[in-house]
Amino acid sequence: MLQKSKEDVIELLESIARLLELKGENVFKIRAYTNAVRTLETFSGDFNLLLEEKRLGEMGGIGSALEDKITEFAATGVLPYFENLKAEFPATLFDLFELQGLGPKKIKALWEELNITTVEALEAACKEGQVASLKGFGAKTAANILTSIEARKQYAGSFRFGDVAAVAEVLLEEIKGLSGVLQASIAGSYRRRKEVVHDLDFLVATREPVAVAEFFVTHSLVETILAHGATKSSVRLKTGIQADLRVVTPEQYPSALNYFTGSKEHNIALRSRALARGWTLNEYRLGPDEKTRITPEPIPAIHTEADLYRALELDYIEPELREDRGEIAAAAAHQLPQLIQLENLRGAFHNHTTSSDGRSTLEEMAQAAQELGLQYLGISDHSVSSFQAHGLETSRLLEQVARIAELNREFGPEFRLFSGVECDILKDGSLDYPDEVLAQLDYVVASVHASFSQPQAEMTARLIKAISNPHVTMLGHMTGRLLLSRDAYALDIPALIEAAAETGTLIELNANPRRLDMDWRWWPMAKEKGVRCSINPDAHHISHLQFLWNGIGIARKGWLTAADVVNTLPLGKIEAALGAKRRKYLNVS
DNA sequence: GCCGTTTTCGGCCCGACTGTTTTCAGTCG
Repeated sequence: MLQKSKEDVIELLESIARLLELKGENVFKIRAYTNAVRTLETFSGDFNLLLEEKRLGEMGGIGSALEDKITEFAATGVLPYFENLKAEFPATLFDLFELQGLGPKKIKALWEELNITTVEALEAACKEGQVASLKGFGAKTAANILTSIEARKQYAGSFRFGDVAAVAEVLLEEIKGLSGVLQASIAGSYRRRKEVVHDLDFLVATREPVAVAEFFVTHSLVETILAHGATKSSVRLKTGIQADLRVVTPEQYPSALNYFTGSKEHNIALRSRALARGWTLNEYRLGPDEKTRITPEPIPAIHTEADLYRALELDYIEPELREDRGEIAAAAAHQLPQLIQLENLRGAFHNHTTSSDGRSTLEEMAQAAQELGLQYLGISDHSVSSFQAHGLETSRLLEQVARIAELNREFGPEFRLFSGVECDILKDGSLDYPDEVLAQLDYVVASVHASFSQPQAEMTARLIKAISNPHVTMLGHMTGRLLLSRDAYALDIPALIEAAAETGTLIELNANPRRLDMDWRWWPMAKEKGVRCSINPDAHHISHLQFLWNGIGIARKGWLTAADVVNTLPLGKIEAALGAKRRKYLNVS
């Protein structure tokens, strides 16, 4: 029986890497630890089995030394090498890494020369002038550290994609409108559609770099200028997020766009492919590698990102997939999925009205859905136990069913409302209405809204019991997380995916920008098991139907195609999909 | 610490910006 999980091992290796940085160890030794973390993160098989069969060393990036350390740690729960390393440094020293501009060398100097171990002590030392007089530091450095400390207090440094998208797109459009701007994009994790971003990376192709940079740093959305150079400028926007501008020539743009979109791991993999062909790839060009010891292949002309991938004998890889999670191998084998697009969606199922805690009426929601071009909308107000959200007692629920039937007679064949409910999964896994009530609905979304703190085994059993009910069409916001504010509850997600596959239950991709749950990292596993997805806005207002756009980005990150997502089905076919589980278990038509 | 189609030693992705220097170290992405 293992004492430690894969996640524990990853945390251990990350801690060791940081400690080695502080120690001033060989950077490549440090990189070996972070590479091993990467390998483990992307490994989706049985970690316990891997250890038992002593096959850890077969994975790329894990050699005999790391295999020994991981095996010892997992088996005994403790690694003396790590404990000794940790004892060399005060624990609070790690907080200093969160400050912009401080790395291992400076932190080490602050600790050894001034005995600074906390952010508070550092702030005091900066103000008293001790930091400025340190060798290698100066007045400017001390001032910058104080600025970083302020920024850390004010902004946690993380932003939900949905919270920054509007400002980001406005700024991008203005930059695109400047004379002399030939191409412009927001690269980085924003382009990869990560659920949380730390900065915005604007990239511009132009022959007039000075004017573009000047426009950028003096924009009215800018709070402070952090850097202003010939090709790179950095600002903090008034919303708190840092925005970087890189200016390149049109010739450099494809390589730069690719480079700054990342992810870093994806880039390293591409660079290796270039090196293997006798080329070097950087943010400016694909060029000959001066140090190569092989005969370089001729270098094709690069006009677009797609050209770049083609040169490396890869199919074009969509930005959302560039996370080094198998996309390179799939592109080499021509096996990348045709990712779902917003236009593929025909309807959505998790939506609230003023009957429970929504702010738009049933009629308003129906009208908004039609204006968006959707063919159907599912209404799923809260169930009776969600008292705080005015959950519907059976009588009010059945009144809504009747009203929806009435509206459907008015709509004609082009549009339809479906009657559903967001049914609370109670503490013991039972549902909030008896089966004979659920049977009168077109579909049921089952979700957890209370008792979040159950132990993992209990919570997992609770959810599996709920989705085993034949009337439960889909599982809503599986983990209950709220990005940047509430952690997911303890849950064995692979077990849930397995149970959803067995019972024929859909899993929701909740597209509310605060949720984006189930997380994109799990969708490839769900897809492999044959679980289908429903992308739902969890709308509480007509404007929230726009959240579907967020959901599409996450679905694409999860490698999902239109066929994997049930609400791409048109009217006439979606009805059968909603009823499939009941037909399987209840023998009803 | 990892890795190997000239290697079991000697590489490991690499360029920009800042600040402190007077030619470069540290940090960042």
